[in-house]
Amino acid sequence: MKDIAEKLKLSPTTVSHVLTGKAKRYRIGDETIKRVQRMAERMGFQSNHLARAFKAQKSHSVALVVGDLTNPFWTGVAIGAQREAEAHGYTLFVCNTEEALERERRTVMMLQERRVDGLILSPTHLKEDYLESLHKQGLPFVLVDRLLEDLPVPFVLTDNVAGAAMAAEHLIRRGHKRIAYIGGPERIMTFRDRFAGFTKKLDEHGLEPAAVLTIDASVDDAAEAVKTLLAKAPRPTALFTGNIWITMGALQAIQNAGLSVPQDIDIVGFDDLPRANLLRYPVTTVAQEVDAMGREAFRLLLKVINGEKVERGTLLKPRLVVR
Amino acid sequence: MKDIAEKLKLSPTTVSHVLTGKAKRYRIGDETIKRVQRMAERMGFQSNHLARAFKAQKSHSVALVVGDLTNPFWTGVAIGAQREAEAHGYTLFVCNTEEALERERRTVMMLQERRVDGLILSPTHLKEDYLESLHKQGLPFVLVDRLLEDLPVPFVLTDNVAGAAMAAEHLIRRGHKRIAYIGGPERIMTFRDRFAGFTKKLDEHGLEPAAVLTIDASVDDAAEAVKTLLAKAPRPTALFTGNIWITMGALQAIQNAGLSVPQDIDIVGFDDLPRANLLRYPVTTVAQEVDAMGREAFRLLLKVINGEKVERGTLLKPRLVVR
DNA sequence: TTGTATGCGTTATCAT
DNA sequence: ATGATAACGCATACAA
Repeated sequence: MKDIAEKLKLSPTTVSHVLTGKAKRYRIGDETIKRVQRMAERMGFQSNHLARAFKAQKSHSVALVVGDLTNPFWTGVAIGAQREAEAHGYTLFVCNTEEALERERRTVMMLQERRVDGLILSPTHLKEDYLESLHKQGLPFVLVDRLLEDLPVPFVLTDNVAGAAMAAEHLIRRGHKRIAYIGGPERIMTFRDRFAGFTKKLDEHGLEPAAVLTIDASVDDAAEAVKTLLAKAPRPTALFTGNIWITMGALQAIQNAGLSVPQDIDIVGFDDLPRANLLRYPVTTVAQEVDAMGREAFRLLLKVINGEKVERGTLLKPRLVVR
Repeated sequence: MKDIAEKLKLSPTTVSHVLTGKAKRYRIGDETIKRVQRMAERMGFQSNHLARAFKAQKSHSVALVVGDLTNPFWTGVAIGAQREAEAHGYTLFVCNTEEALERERRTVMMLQERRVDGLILSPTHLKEDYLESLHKQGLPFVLVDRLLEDLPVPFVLTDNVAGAAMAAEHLIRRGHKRIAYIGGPERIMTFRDRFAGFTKKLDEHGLEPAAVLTIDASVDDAAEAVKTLLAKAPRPTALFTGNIWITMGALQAIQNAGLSVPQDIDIVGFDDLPRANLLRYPVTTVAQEVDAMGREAFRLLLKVINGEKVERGTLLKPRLVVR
């Protein structure tokens, strides 16, 4: 701006007025406006966002911090959030923590240092001191997919209890009595809720889970667990798997055991599988509205940033995809 | 810093000296150092990265701009780049352009405004004026997976010609004579190279492609194209598909036509398929080293940023995964 | 209609 | 061993 001002023998202020679109407000002459604009164009002026953000104490950027970018669920959420952010003139930075608490903490700190205007988080743990302090410090943030205990932070999540109940009901309707549950760690809210919804529905029908396996939500761990499960007698006739990786691991184990879906064993998994119809077996899933989740999360965050009143959170409805 | 200084009746300068770890250099007293550190701790001081970057004209952040975050190839590259960036104290921002030129341009501009220190790009088009100007302006950037025509920018890419040749050779060895090629737009370098490698290998064996289909690299377009292809007589006995989406679309079409792999038709696809063994059909693929690609891209970029001499680029070897 | 002065938080340079 | 000052690029209150 200084350079432009010098060339044009104007003050940087005038140039600023023009280039920030406040020319009219300051009654800058039409001629001056044009000259400034042309010169800015000619010199390839690019406003320094850093300086601007620094001055305004506002960076017009927010970040989405997720645990696993290789999970289609999260890439879906990321894309939804990004679209919404873009539509509101914000930039969304996507950060991957690989589900490690320490990395999550570091990432959030780093983002705070960078003075992002807000965060969309999916915390690894139910209760985290550093998040409490974040909240106290007043950094705007919202949660996706997972809640925090005892911390009134706006959230967007799928009704996991209902989703799991739908899954259970589907299996029960198909006549299954021995249904096993394989889910992730209890410290993660989604798994808690899915387990709760599952058992509740079984209970309504006077059934007990044929087995309850709580494992790390990785494909390999799931495959291992299900392998053991399949060897037991009597073998469960159906599985409910708690997330996409567990579903995949289970399919792997079933396939390795030379069994078949749904003849030998039936399976319903939480999270939809991309291109599920290319899989060897038909897998019914509980699908989440990923795009809507991302968009809604950003919308909530924007409200928090602008200091508007925000509803406590949004619950999205899951959808059973029967295959 | 000012607040800390006031509380301690010191100057901001001294506080800065301590908090940036330059205390020794400036011979700050041990007592003072401790007092400053304790106060910083107590007041929850967080250095303002924005101000710092502003002052230093260096943001210690870089961005990766890719077209399709739903593609496992790109998430793999992103994670590799992110790890390497983190290891060097940099932050990587991941930006998704959904393969739209206009969005790509906007994104890059935005990042430039934000004064990121460098970019890792995968341009939609072979030749782009705005990238030329970017280059002239001296913004450090490197390319992944795709090159630019006539612009000497460091790159990392898989040897696509060799990869495609491996695929063709594999099919030829299995006795196929009528092999069709289905690839993406010629304006994208990867597809050009893959086509070149494919035809070259066929040529060596005195064969001609049974068909050459150039389509949008989407699952649906591929399925449509392959559907038509399968209806032709004589039907090709094998397919070489140019990327992951095309492979998936082809599988879709094959399945819909009631055909089977490899009995009715054989297929080798570029890009590995995640959890390929869960698919209905065994699909041999040409796998790329995604993690290495991301890491190497960041390493190259860092060299450019630091003004070191940089090799012209890195060519990674593809790997045939026979299934 | 345009210009002057000031400050945002940090750090390098030079004093003291 | 510590402090004063200036500067980074921009936006704004206020002056002219």
